[in-house]
Amino acid sequence: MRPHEYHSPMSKYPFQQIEQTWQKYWEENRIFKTVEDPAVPKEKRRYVLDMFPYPSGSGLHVGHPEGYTATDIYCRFLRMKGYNVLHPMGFDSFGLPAENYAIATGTHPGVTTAKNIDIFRKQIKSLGFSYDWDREISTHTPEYYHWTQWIFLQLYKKGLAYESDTPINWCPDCLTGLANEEVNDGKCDRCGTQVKKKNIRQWILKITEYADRLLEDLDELEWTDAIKAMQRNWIGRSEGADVVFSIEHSEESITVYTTRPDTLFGSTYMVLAPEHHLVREIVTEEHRDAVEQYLQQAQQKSDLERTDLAKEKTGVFTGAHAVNPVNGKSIPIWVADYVLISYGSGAIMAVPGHDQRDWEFAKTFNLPIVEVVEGGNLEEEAYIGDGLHVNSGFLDGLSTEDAVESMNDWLESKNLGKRAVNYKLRDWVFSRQRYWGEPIPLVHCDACGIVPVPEEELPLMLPEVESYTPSGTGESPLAKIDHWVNTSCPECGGHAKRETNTMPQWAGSCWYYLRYLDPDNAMEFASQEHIDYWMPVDLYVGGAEHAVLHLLYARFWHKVLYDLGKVNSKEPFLKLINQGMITSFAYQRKDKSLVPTDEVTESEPGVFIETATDEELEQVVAKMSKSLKNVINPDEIISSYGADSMRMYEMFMGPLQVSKPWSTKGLVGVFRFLDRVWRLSQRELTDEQPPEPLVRLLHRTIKKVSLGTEHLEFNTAISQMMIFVNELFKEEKLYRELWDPFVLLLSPYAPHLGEELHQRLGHEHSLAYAPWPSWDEELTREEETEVVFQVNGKVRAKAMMSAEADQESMKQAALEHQRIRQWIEGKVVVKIIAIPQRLVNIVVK
RNA sequence: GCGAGAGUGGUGAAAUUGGCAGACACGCUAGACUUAGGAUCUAGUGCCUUACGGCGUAAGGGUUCAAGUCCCUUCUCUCGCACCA
Repeated sequence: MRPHEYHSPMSKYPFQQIEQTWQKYWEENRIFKTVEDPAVPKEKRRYVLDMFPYPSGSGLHVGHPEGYTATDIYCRFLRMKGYNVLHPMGFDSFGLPAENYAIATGTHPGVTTAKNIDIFRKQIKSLGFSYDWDREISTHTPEYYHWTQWIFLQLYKKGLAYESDTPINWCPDCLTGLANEEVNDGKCDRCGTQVKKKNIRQWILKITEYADRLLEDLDELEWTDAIKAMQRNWIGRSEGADVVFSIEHSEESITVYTTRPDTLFGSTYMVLAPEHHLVREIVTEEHRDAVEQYLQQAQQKSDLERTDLAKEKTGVFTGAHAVNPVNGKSIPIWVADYVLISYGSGAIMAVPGHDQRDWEFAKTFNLPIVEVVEGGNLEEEAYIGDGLHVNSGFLDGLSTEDAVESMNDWLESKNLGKRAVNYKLRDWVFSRQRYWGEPIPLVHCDACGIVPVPEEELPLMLPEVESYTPSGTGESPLAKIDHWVNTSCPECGGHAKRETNTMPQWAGSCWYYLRYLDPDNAMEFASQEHIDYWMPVDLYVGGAEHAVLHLLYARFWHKVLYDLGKVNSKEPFLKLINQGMITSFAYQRKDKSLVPTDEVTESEPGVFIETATDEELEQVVAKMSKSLKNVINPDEIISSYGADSMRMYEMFMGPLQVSKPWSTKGLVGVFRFLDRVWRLSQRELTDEQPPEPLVRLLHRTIKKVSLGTEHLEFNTAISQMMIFVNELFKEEKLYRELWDPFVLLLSPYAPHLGEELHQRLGHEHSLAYAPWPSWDEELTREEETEVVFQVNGKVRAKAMMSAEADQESMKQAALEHQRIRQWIEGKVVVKIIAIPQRLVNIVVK
């Protein structure tokens, strides 16, 4: 490496040259290439993963670098601590936007995607992240989706994939089916269009078979309680009992699921969901018309409408009756859409006394309400709480917990029911009627039925099409390519048709962390050696928007692979951190409407007015949006202030996990700090022994930065570096003994400047693997500390005292202090508390 | 409604987990300096008060010698779920 000189003004450090130089150096010398060195023991290996981006046409936004910077700092720190670190990056490159663009313009999604990936890669590289780019992957390449298809076949062969015609969430705009998780407020997660119910043949994955394990194994993960709670919520496990009710004048029976079998004596009617298969069978002639009409109405309503109308309970009597198994009473069977076909058995025993929904329904339709648990006022509302059972035969006098047990035993002994567990989690609609996704490697044979494409024929390539528009029948564009669709059966050789559905975008991201381990392997998705070397992921950082979808799906696939003996851990991601969103300031009128940033003037500090009307506005925090004109473009920030400032500012803003508003003024503060570091570096370097207070400060700084970096508390680590630099700046000279370690501390945060300063100190090699400075605990302790003297908890004086001072001498010093004596004069000292190195509190009366 | 989390200066935020509230940074004020820059340097900056001092971490109450931190009540905001039987 050759030393070089920059010709630049005294201030303004030449970040552009520095950043270019070192990015080139890292790339050309493959500084961050990672190899599986068996000599490195397991405990000295770390796999640090970022959620890979979808390469959208709008490029990187300021949110991306936040998590990426955090992991980069952490990885650089770990390398300097002697760890072998795997830190890869890639692209989640199948997805709807490129396909919609193709429909609009005719441009092949592969072309758009490749272009966007190039832009993303360039932007990511411009931030100086230490990824091992030799491991880059993109999910849309055949080399990658070969193994996505292979994993799908394993799921299929394990019986975890099935075809179904049951009604699914259909997005009329995306022209595709959606999983429950992809529907928000009855609207498509992607495009916001109202989702409809539609029957279309779909491939479904049996994620529910793993519900219990997905729930239980959360316990051993180092994830935040919030994310764990969301996943638990989504899985929604509940314990109860299935109870069988016989139907009068019928061979059929109705099974219901209840979490409150103890209230069975209070069940005065039953309700079936409109979609329940027995509705049309049991309805009496007299009620058939009314019921049919109700079913029609229910079918036309979307889920959103059905839940929107939650306040008013609707329903209709079928004319049929069931027998309450516990007391033999005849109870009417109703149909109502407040009962969901997708939960439990799609039928309930209604206990209006102790379930608010049933209570409201009973009030609406004048059905009897019977109290079976004491404690509430059933005239007012249902009583959900615990209490002694009444009107309940053998349960009378028992509390809820005992009554549940007792009833369950009774039901099981009479063969009328059994203990049961239910989940809110539904199976995963896995097929999409779209082009730009992995083809599902199955064929439909006239003779053999569904036959998997032989593994040795994978990847099943995505064919070229003339039109990207989904076919009118709701099938994918692939259905229109006869020569691709028509094939021969791998088993019998007879005529067969290919599956034309493709996989959802989640498929590729379900296992990408495994492909990084061995990205060029043509024989298997990753070799066992590499999996054993690195897995599981030690730290996974990404946005909280994937709290349910991606993380649940990836965990599911991982568990399947674990059961197949293909991976070595039950869970893929040990520790998960969700970075907060980077928001922006926005300005709000009194009526709460927002004003675009370019229409706002700051009339005086902290006072904002709408330029056109002079109306005073309130500064609020909002998401960045094009309409508010408060979107920050990272490219512009990097070209004006440099990548090091960008990185460091995003870490300085506040804790990684919380959302925080962008302020370019705040960024300038960090830029000034780096500029100051640069100017400091140009002072005369001396090998003289630095003053002791500065040595002590250095050691405190090393400690603070080391611990802060290790715990991802970057903001306070940075302030400590600022404190250190502010002190150094007061000195005439630059002490090598202080400067050399400081440059190392700074380098994970501002790696370009770090390398530059390291080189200028005369070091020949990159500091990427230079040993991280250590601190002397003795030197981090203050010899003298300021001790506060309080009287009745109020600070009245302060004094410097030896850190060694014991409680007795502290008390003595406080009592002798002149100002304290004034405060306690004429009063009775009741008690004195002394906390070494902190305070003395004298309690007087 | 249920679940999770959060409320600290004009702003972003600190606070060794019960021990000086506001570190660090932005902004602002005053001054210095200059090769007029996105400068830089020095000092000041929670609120009230001439001062002594008083008040202050969403609001109210409590525990404690001592509370931003622990407990109770209330309010507000953010996120997730939403008739889940």
